[in-house]
Order: sequence, then C-alpha cells, then structure tokens
Amino acid sequence: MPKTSIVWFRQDLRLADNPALSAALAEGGSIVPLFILDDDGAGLWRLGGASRWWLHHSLSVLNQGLNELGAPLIFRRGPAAHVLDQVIKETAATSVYWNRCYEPFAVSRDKAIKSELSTRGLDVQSFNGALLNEPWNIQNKSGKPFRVFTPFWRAVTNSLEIRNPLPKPSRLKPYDKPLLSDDLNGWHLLPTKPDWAGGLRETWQPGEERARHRLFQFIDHKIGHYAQGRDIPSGAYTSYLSPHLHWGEISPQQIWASLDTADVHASDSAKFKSELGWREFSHHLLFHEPTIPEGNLRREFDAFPWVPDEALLRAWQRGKTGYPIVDAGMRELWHTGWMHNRVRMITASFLVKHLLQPWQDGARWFWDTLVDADLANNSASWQWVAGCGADAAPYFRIFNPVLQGEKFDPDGTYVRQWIPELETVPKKWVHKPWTSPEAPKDYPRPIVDLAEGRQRALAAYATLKAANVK
DNA sequence: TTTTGAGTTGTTCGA
DNA sequence: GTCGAACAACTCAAA
Repeated sequence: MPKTSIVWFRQDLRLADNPALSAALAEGGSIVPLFILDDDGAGLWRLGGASRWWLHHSLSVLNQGLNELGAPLIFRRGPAAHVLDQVIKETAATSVYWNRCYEPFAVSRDKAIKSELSTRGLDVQSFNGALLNEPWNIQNKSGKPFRVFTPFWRAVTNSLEIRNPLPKPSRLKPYDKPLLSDDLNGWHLLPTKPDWAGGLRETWQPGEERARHRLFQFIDHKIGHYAQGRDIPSGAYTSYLSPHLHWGEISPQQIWASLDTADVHASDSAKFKSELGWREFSHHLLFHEPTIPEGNLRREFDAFPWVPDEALLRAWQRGKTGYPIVDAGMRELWHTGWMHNRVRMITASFLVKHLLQPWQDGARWFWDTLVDADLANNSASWQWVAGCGADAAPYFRIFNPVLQGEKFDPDGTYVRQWIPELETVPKKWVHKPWTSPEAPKDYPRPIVDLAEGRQRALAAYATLKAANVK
C-alpha cells in the first residue's frame, strides 16, 4: 500500500525552508498539499479585508509553484477538523504534517486535531516554520516567561540554534486520483463591490519569489542605512517584509541566514535582527498570555477612563484629524494596506492618548486594513503604545504629531505624498497647516488641541496611579 | 538575599 | 539655541 501524506498549509505559504513539506517529502509517498479556509474558527479575529486580498494572491502563487512540482494545492472550506477528516478518508492518508501557528484559537484547534488523529493511529507532526525560537523554550531565571524585551532577546540569541534553511523540493509525488478542490475565486477573498484593492495591487506582489526579491533588495540597497533610515516615513529604508513574514512566504531563518552571508555592518544587521526579535517577543507574549488581543496585559488598566467617541474614531480612520503626519499614515494604510512603523506609533499614540479612544478600537481597524495584520504583533504593539502592555511605553511618552513630523519628515515629502491638499503648503507650515496665513481650505482643522489632549491624557493616566495607590 | 541599575522608538520646562 | 531634569512603576539580572 503506497503511503500518502497530507501537508496542511496555513501561514507557511512557501516551498523553500518548509519543515512540514520537507518531512512529508522524506516519507517518500504521495503528497496532498491542502489549504483549508476555516474562517469561522477565528471568531473576532477572522481575516480582515486586506488579509483576505493577500491570502488570495499568495494561495494562487503557491498553487502555481506546487503545480510545477507536480502536486496541485487542494482548496477546501469549513471547520479544519472536519475537512481534514474528509480528506484523510478520501485519500487513506497515514500522516498529516503542518507548521505551527500561535494564535490562541489555532493552538487549541490544532491540539485537539493532533490528539484526535493520533488516537486513530495517524502519524501527526507539527513543526516550527515561523519562529526562531518556540515560545515554550525560553524562560527567565525564576522560571517564568519574559516580560521585558532586552533580557528576552539576550536569552534567545544566547541559546539560539538556527536551522539552515531547507531546500525547495524539486519534485513532489502527487496523489494518483483526482481530488475535489474548491475554485479559489469562489471563495470571494477579493473585494468586488467596490474594488478597493487598486492601491494594494500597485504596492504588493504576494508570494515566495517576491518575498526573496524584497529581502535581497533590502540587503543590497537599504540595510546599510537601516539604523537611522528606518525612521524615515517614506519607507526608503524599510524592508517591506512584514506581510511576507506574516504569511510565511519567507521564514525568519531564511532572513537570518541571508544576513549572515551578506556583506553588511554588524551593527545594521543586529538592528534588523532585533526587529525580528520584537516579532519573536510578540509571539512569546501571545502564547503565554493568550488574552492580549482583547484584554489589558496590565490589569490595572481595566479602570482606564477611555472616552469612546464614534466621530473621533472615524476621523482618525479616514485620515481627517487635521494633523498631517497622522492623516498621511492613515491614508497610506487605507490605500496600500501598510503603514511605516514610526507612523504606526505616532497614529496609535494619537488615537489612544490625544483622543482617549480604547486601544482595542485602533487594533481592530489595523486588523482589518493591514496586509501584514498579525495577531501577535498587532496586539502586543497596541498594548505597548497604550502603556498597558509588556515593557510598555511610559505613560508620559505622548508623541507630538507636529514635532514628530518635523523631525522625521522635515521636507514634508511624506505628508504631501498622501495628502494632496497640502501640495502647495510650504515646508515651514506643512506639519501645522492651520497656522499658515494661507491655510488650505479643503484640509480639516485639528480635531483636538495638542496641549489640551496631552493634559487630558496625563490626567487620565493619573487616575490609574491614584486608584492603584490604595 | 538584597540591592542596584538599566530598560526601542518622547516632550516640556526652565536654566 | 542647547541642555538636563522631571515625568512611574515594574521586570530582570548582575553585583
């Protein structure tokens, strides 16, 4: 009886350095590559609009690559346990392999599936395909998960053994009978009415090959300026790898290995590696504190006096706050599905501190609009900005959007790129256009006074302090 | 065991 | 214009 292995693809949409795929290949039998759209299982955190767009294209590229290797991707939809069960029956598969995910719902779902299928005698194995370090592998000297980045990253890098990236298979033995597969287009992952994805198409090409291309572009032309250049909002020195990393079109091991063999300054390479470290840290936090997508990691923030306001939230979402660096970022996000890291911090700080909106509202908006929406990174970062997270920004760190704009976008290039209303405003006023003698009429006036907003935020944080003294 | 110092990304104020 | 201090509380690890 010939062996058949199912390789369940999830957030590892690549052929090279794919441990589950390589393990199945080593079995020597037929391979059934499977993707399951299990959209209801994620609950609140079902795929956002931009993520769905990315997923469609990434799957299409992956399927093309698998076809070239001889084994097309099988598309199915429904609860993962049920679908797997069906495919096992149809193919008489004896093994199921996948690379691990770390979202709480995925962890519990996968655990249940693994235990159920193992009981039935199948060979079920999961692999590390997404992280440099598994979250359960590291703890501080009191035996607890780290809560501070620097000691965490020091401990990880000291103990790290990074696997050499695995090769892309040259051929896969397909299952010998045809299998039912959904039509990817029938999943309607792409927006139609209206088709808002034009800006995404201009900006991104999902898929493994493009991810590697981005990596080498970054290493050849950008990383030499990374330490300072990473703060420039136009993105000239950023890697643009985040969505590729989220969907596993490239692995951190592949990035690490490329950095180590490239001719780059150790300081630049270390700086970029530490950004991978923050990604690791976020996953570490989410794994050990699975409630962080919804609840404050520091529980004393449960008493924080947010003032939810639909109109303010909406102005922020649409890039109409009257503060150019904030609005440019929010419009860049809306148009391209991505926002520069520094601008993410500025816009998030503005929403949470100047506007006193709950960080969860911001996190949900980012979740829906980012092509790199990632539950670990998104949750941990919003909590970091709000001050309720691990190793959080101090309460008094309130970004002033005018100063931040003048510091990191001194010529106004970035804000003019996204806010046509500011095209003719001279550099002197471009980050505070309301002070200009010829303030543009079609650009909104500030929705909050910066000094007042700052004082209100400080007062709100002071109530927490007072409440916790008791 | 206890103490001490350091810790991604800032702003304002007063000298 | 520049500079240092002040703006908490907590985690972690080294001393």
